[in-house]
Amino acid sequence: METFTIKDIARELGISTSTVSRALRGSYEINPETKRLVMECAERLNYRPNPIALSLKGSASRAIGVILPQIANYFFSQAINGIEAIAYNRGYHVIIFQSQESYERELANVQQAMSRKVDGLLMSLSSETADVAHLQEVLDKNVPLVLFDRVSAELHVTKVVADNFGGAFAATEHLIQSGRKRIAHLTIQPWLSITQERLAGYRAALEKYGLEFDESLMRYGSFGPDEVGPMVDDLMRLPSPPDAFFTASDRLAVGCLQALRQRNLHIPEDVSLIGFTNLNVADLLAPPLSTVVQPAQEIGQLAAERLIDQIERKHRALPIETVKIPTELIVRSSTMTNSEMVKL
Amino acid sequence: METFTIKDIARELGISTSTVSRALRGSYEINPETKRLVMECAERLNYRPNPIALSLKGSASRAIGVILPQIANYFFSQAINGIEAIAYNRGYHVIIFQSQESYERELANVQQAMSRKVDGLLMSLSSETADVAHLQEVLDKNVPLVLFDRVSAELHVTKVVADNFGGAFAATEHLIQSGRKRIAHLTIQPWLSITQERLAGYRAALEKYGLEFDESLMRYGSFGPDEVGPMVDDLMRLPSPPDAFFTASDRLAVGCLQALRQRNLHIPEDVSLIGFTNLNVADLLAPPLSTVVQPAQEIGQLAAERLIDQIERKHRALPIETVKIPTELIVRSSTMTNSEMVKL
DNA sequence: ATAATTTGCGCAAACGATGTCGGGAACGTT
DNA sequence: AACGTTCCCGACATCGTTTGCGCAAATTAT
Repeated sequence: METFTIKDIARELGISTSTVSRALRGSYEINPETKRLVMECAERLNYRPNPIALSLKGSASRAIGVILPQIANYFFSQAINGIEAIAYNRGYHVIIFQSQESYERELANVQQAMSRKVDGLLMSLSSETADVAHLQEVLDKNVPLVLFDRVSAELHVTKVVADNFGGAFAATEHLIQSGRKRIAHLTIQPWLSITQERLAGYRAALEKYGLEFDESLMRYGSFGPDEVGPMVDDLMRLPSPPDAFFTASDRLAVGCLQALRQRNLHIPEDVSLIGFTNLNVADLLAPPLSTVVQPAQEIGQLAAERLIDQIERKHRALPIETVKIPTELIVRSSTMTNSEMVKL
Repeated sequence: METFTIKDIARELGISTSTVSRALRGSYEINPETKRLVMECAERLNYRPNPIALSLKGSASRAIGVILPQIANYFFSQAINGIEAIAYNRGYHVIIFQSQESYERELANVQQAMSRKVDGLLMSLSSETADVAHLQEVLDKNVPLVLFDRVSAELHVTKVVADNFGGAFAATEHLIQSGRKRIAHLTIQPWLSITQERLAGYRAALEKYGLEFDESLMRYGSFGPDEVGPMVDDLMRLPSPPDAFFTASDRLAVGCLQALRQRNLHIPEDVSLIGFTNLNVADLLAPPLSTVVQPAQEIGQLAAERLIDQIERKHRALPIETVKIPTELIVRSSTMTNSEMVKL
């Protein structure tokens, strides 16, 4: 089935394209009979308006752009699912871009999205992104923008994030309550909002229980698969080595687990391990991994909803706000105490 | 920075838009000096051609569409990475659509992609897709199409697939050689090419070792998270229950592992388990999972390369072929023999 | 010196749809 | 009968870009 245009309908019915156009949308000044004819003909020809032409004219493209660090990441792929679900049943299409954690690519992605005339933009910042001028430009062009997960404090926009402070606090508190005293914190780039919030939660829990914050137990970075091992070695060589690891991301949790196992460090006998992760196989790992779960799908859904609300009610500005979603601490074997282990 | 058009350059230089257009794409009939001026001006204004307008004109959009069942799947998200990598450094953008395993949505995705004037389409079929007329239409419109992983025999197009037969054969042979005789095969929808090929590999291995193919050990379907358990129960109640499970997908492998553990069936003492999976934590599971690995990223890369080759050399048709990529059998604890277990 | 060719560039149409403007027909009003 | 309204609808410009055609000036050939 070929693709018909408004012209085909016009020719078929012997009327002008303008009439067809108006009949098809704003019904205001068109003879009902004519309208019926047009509708019927459009139906018959299976007419679909050309989104490209619509975009050129500057009207809504009914597409939203999603720019995030990478898809091959449990958290983000689940978030995309949430976004897609909402977008789909509100009649929007989703165009996904990966920044691959590169500022340069993020920039290119934003430009692409803008020139493809998306109606709005949903973003989670790349880890390289320190400057957000490119996003300010988006706002200046009056294109709705919603940030999720990796957000920037410098932008006055709606944000949807997990309760990172609360999650980190709960995880750290749990470790402390299970008898750990030297808790290493492996985390990502220090300038990211989520990093700072999680660090704050970690420190707050330490403080609550009168434990000193020890800088030497912290490690920041974007760890590749082979970098976690050396870091663990480094930490374990400390005069007073850690008895627990709290990691701030999916990849770190898995990398850390792997590194600890390779080094014959037993979990949780030698060290505890807990991570922020959305890994759906966390309970099938050896040992089952305690985690702080962020509801990724829900975050995606909420972000998409806010964005589309903004798109559709562009006139009266919707309130800017930061939506914080609770995280959930799930305790599994990787953070058991030795006495708990014995009972098994 | 606002967005400038070819007109702005024309006005700036006091020449016509045609000249600017031709200068920009290096047409022969333009004064080198003028060309230089235009180039310089475009550079200065940070001119970017409007992809929408280009698409409207029918020329290349330098975007390729990717339609696949779902992103939140280890195999597909890795494949996307491969696709993106190639596309990016050949100057193409990738627009991703998820069919969510629904034929209807796949159809809508194809239409969307076409109306967004992608230069080519990369697809892996939804599990509901039995009829491929919508793809034949794509071909009829002369839009390059490359299928990967889930392909259809009815379409005469380039396909990139893993060696499903070989992988299934190797997995089954390995199970047999480790002493298993009643090998259950849990697989996906029967009409998919990959299902058939894997089944064929499984049967071939059985035959080679003189084992009878037993229909009652087979299970087809799209198993939700809670459906694998009952199926396992069902199988284990057989008069002669399976002593090994060979699963055909990521999700099935994990679901099966979970179900077996919940039922206190020990792996590999009670039953062996091996799966087709791209799970990158397979060796961290309990027990470490033997798998047939399909090089997902490589599949994505090859598919993207073939597609872009086709796009760029549209005139002389490139040969249609099916690229088969070897799979790799990785043996871990989940398929050990009891004697091997003892040695540990 | 004149004719023929080449060179460099502009005009206008086209892609598909929308929207502004204005005009013809049919009606009602004095 | 002349005018004002209303109702429908078409011509045309527009979005940003490419492209066929044509035209003037510059160059070459005769």
